[in-house]
Amino acid sequence: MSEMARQTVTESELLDRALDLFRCYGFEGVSLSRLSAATGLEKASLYYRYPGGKEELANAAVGRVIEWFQANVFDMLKTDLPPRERVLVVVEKLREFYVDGAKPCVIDVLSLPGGGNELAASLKLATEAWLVSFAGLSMAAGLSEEEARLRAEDAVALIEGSLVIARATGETGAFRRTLHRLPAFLTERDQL
Amino acid sequence: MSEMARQTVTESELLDRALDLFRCYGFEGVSLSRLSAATGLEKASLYYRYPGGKEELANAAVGRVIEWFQANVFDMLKTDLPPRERVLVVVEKLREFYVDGAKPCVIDVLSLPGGGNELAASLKLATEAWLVSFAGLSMAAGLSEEEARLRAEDAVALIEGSLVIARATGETGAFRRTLHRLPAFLTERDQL
DNA sequence: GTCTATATTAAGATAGAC
DNA sequence: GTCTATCTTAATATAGAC
Repeated sequence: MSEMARQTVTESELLDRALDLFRCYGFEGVSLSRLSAATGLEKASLYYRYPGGKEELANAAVGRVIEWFQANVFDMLKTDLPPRERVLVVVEKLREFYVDGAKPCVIDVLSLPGGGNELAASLKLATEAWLVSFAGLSMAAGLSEEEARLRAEDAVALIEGSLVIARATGETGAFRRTLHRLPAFLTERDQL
Repeated sequence: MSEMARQTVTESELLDRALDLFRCYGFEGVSLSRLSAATGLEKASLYYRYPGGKEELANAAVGRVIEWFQANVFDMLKTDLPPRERVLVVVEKLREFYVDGAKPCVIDVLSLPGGGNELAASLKLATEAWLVSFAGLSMAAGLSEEEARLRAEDAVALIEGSLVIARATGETGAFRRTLHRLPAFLTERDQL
């Protein structure tokens, strides 16, 4: 272990800070200089860890956030708790992730062109997994497969859209209301 | 009139092409070289018309699209047609503007940081005008002021969010379904 | 009013010392 | 593994001819 040089920032700290930049400024809006400033590592050191540069860093950061969603949202919605209980837990996780509407959605901001094919493919997969996950919960709550899919699309759209409204206007009310309704919206009939 | 030099591209053509770049690639994703290629004007000529450079061009392009929304959406929703008829017209205008879900929303893409204060302020005003406009229509259809405001927020969020889903996944079904439901959604009770 | 040519700055990226 | 220093390219922006 004596050869193990102490890293100035851990891998997870580095990716957390990179993700925060990418989700707020977009792929094109983040430069290696800003990444260097945010992580405390010089550009050359970032290239040492991520030879593919900004694109590889963004892919790694997005990979981490997808893992987080897998554990805290997708898998959580498949536990054996009652459906409504599962959603209540997920709502709190989402509230935390989006900081009550103050932070943008990674899918939204990073799905603009510029991030490369791998990034686009990851976000596409993650979005579809999110829809499938919400739909699965709705089916567990008793909705038909068709109803569940539509409900899932509406729920994800309401979250994404209310975050857009929050970024454009500074008002997070719509987002917070969307989260508050999410349990009923995904589990009860006659919603939309 | 003999001194009036024929412009290679008209002002409106130029701004239309600029807007198409900005809404698809974001402010940071559009360079003057791309604007030059898309408009057929050299960079120096773009600076002649817009001394403020990319930022002034984006502001002008967004100003035009806001005028379009004012005429085709906000004002249209205040005509003396029956409320449902008004929405049907607006739905077709929105379908056209978003090319059936294939083109992103200007508010979404250009509200990322980088576009400057004036752009951010324009988008904020436009978003609030959109919400007020939808809410006014819902009130004309008989909903209470409070109900109408919530319905408007949900409608705009569903549009924005379904466009995000479309960009991330390539599937425009959610967006087209949102437009299809919009008349009932804005005018009838018991929707959400 | 548009062009060519160029200045200036910042970006992405690498070499090599420690 | 991180640094300083540097390369290369592309971006914003301007000068001056036509």
